[in-house]
Amino acid sequence: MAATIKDVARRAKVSVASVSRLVNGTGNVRPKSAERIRRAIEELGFRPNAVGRSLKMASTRAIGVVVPSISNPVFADALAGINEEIRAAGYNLMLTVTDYDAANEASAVGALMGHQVDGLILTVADPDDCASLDMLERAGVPYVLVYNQPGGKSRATISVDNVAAGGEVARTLAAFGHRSLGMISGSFEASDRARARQAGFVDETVASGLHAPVICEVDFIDGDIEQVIAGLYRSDGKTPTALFCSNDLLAISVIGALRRCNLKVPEDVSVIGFDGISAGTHLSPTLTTVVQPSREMGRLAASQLLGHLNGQEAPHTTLLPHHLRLGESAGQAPQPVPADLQDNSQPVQKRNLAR
Amino acid sequence: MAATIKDVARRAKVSVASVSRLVNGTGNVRPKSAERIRRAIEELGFRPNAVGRSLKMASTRAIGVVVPSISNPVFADALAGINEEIRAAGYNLMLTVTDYDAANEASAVGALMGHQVDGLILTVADPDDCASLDMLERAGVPYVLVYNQPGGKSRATISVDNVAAGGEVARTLAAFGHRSLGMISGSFEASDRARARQAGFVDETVASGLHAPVICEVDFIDGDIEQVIAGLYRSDGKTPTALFCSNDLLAISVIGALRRCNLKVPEDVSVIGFDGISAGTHLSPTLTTVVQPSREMGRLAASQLLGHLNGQEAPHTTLLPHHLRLGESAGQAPQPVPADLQDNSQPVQKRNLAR
DNA sequence: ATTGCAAAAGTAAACGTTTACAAAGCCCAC
DNA sequence: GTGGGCTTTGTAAACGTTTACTTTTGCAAT
Repeated sequence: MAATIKDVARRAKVSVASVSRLVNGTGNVRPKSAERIRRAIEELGFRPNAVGRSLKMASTRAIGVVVPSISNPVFADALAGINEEIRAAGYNLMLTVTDYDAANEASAVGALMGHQVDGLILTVADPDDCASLDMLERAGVPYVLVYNQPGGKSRATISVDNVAAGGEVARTLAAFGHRSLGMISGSFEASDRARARQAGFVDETVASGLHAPVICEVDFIDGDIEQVIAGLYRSDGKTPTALFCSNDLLAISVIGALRRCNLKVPEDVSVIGFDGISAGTHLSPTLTTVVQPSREMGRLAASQLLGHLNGQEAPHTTLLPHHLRLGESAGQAPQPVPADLQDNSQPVQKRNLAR
Repeated sequence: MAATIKDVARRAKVSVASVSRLVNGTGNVRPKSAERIRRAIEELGFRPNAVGRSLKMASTRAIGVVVPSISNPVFADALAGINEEIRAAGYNLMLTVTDYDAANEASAVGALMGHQVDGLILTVADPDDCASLDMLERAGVPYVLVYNQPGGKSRATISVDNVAAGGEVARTLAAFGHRSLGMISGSFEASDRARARQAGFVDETVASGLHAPVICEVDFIDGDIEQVIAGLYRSDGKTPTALFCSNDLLAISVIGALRRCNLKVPEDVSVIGFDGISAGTHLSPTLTTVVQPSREMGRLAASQLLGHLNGQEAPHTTLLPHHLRLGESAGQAPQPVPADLQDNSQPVQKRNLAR
């Protein structure tokens, strides 16, 4: 049905080679023939078949992208950056979203490799133990991670310093006078970011002279979160006056849950998120959060990858600067209950309600 | 570098045909050879090259998706639905986001056609006058629109009834006692949805016995919106006590702008959005909005397209049900200023600040 | 042992490109 | 008009598959 280069050649009375040369601007063709070819292309509505070309050229000019979610603006923003950069370079984007499922992750990477993408940009659950990355490595397919922060293996990645950022949150809350901190985190298994943020947060909490924070790992279901919050604040012991949430979406849910538990943010409890999604600035109270330059991270990942494909240096791990955006959701610690000021030291509790 | 079917054949001492037959489960192969082939595949890490296959099969098993934005959750959600459906069917997704730029739209569709995607799902600026859709039509590439609502030409599309929904918003506000309505809309040129919603809104406003609403078309820049709001409420005349925004993102910005102009939502001004993005329920005040089943719309678009590719009936226009989600951002009209009750009839004003 | 037949295996062409190489054409200087 | 050199053109072989068609094989019945 669709016209091929042969059809064009026949109609223009030249060889396919000449058509190819004209179309790709490689090699000269006499003006007279060029004109005939152009007309034939026009008349036939010829459009070069990228599949044929890819086969011969061993390059599809397509980049694979694998992210856990697209409804989380943090990934959507990075993707916007990737799209921008990649399209400017004339590449195409093959996207897969895994829904935080490791099996999907592997099959997605497999499919993308099968489609012969020239490189991949991905956020995986655990970059230190990841079948798909090993596959890529073995096959020699270039890739860059975004958001991930591998500990052991050296893998090119674009991220912020999650540990340092977690630490800053702890110090900020301590400076606000909070003495009892907590962290509500998404699945540690599905997110090395959450682990890193927690590590930094815990370390700096302790370094600030406070006892270790309560850590709650939650599923991403609103009811579930509400239960955790209710449980946390029903207990008689020393309950946290400030909560660090491993990401903004979670922080927003937590604020909702707190409100439904009749706790005021930030009067009773301060909440700090992570990511800096733009919705946070429209909330009331506005969200205090660690801002990552998501779109820029996507752009950078793409440009490093594309650069590498064009013979420049291989992608290398880059930590972009983050910053704490102060909003209304975090503030001074509430006045301590006068009756009981001394520290009735309570052990760290770890509640795990994830699956 | 990567092993091909020939390498496998050689190593397993069979012909490429047998390998192909085994891999695709088409045709029989003796258990003994099958075993040898499987081992060869394993040892070589062979993975069929989809480009070669696509060339021969004239099908890439890839679906192209073109959306104006990915940072708007409404598109992200639809995309999530598309991804889900498409991956379950073993297809891949080629994504382009156009940033609401018609030139990008055309080039994206061109690139996708060049890559020989089997079909496309897209949201375009104007489905009634769209070069890219005409191209697809001419080339016979199957496609489905999402969110668009073509007026003239018959084009398969999945959407809600934007006109009816706009009308409901008008009636709802009238029922709340509002007598002077306004609409803040994104670019009409870049969104047929906005036009349809406006049409329904205006018609029903008038049908409810009110005079025609003020219509403001705005650029998507926060400062710009603030200026429009300030301008609107600085004027001495009868200013709207309720604003319909053509989408939720815009509504959120408008609420922010109103707040900065010292107008209370909903006490002074009611605001209703469109889309039903989940962030709306976490806002304060929670957003009153027309909810579209975005994810389901994506799923449906994908399943109709895939069905068609597998020989079932062609995609057909489907209107999915929407509903008005009542939030706190819209409520009873404020008590009219007692001094001046009569209608000092003011003409419809149209402010256009878009580019 | 032959024969017949079904099942398995192999051969080679095709899909739409690009490009090395060879051939031809053009132009100019002599 | 001939030769030389440069530009333009054409031919054909890849790239990695699938599959129609042909050939071989295995096996059972005679």
